[in-house]
Amino acid sequence: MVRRPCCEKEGMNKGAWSAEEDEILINYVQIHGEGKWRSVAHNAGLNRCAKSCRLRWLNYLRPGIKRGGITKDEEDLIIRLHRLLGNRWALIAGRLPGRTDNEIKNYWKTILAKKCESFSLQSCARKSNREEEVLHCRNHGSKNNSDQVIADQPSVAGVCGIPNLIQEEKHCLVEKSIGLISNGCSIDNHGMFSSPLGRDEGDEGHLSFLTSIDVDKDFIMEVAGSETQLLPGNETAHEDNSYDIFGGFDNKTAMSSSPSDITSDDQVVEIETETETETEVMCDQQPWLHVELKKLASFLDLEDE
DNA sequence: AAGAAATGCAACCGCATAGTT
DNA sequence: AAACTATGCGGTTGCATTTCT
Repeated sequence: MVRRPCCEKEGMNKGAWSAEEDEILINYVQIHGEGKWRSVAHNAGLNRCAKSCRLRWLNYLRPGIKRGGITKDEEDLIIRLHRLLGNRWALIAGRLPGRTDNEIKNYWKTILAKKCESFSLQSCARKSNREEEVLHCRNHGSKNNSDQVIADQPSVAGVCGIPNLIQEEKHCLVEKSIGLISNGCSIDNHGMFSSPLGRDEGDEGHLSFLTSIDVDKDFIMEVAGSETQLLPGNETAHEDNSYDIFGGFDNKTAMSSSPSDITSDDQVVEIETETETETEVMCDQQPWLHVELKKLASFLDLEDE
């Protein structure tokens, strides 16, 4: 079946919108409301396709749209959300009132990607040094040093390329959410976790990673969409003892996969595969133990232990 | 001052998906 | 269940503006 185009393209206006067109669209939407963009385009007398009308309204004409001047706070939030969500611009924009996915996407590509790129280059140099140290330690039978190197630089795993850096942090965030949920915590309407043990000081501390990105319950559940996959009994370990929560956390699969789409190999966190800790040796016999310990550590903010 | 190159941003395009008939 | 429509999303393009030589 040949898909019909969203609108007739012949004779349609394209390119920049004029002030007159903007005015017509604003007036029409104010009277008739949003939606039914095809009829908007037709009835309002705009010689534009439905998509074009929708885009113009959502990105520029809609009330409450902020123009330019991304603040430092917003930039921080964008960076954090991008680490968590990847190129899910609409989701990110949803957390930034008055900002559009298009604007954030452009901002990321033009400004933040460059910043991250320069960061990445620095990190690459650091990783090279680290890899040499790890190799050296392995060759010389000492792993304490290599562990220390990694512990000192937790955020540079897989740095040559932002995706790997982002991936690890995503894993950390998602796993913390999942750990909390699976440990019986609930999330209130403000995105705050409440522990069945009550919200004591310890609870507050490890909630900051979520509250700091202004999440709400639906958002967390969305991010942690497949958390039930991580509950005990559903997992098997990789043969190489590495674990991966979303199978590489592809942007789309992480968010759109139904639980059945995720294989058991995809379900647990990839944890520093280059190090062979004693814990991992234990987990050769009990793979699930690794994940549970990791969750517990996350819950207690004791990941290094 | 003028042309070239780089940059930023608005808009377009194709695909995916939810909803409707 | 299949066909179709409407809408949303992310990637890409193209143009206007700015900066550099």
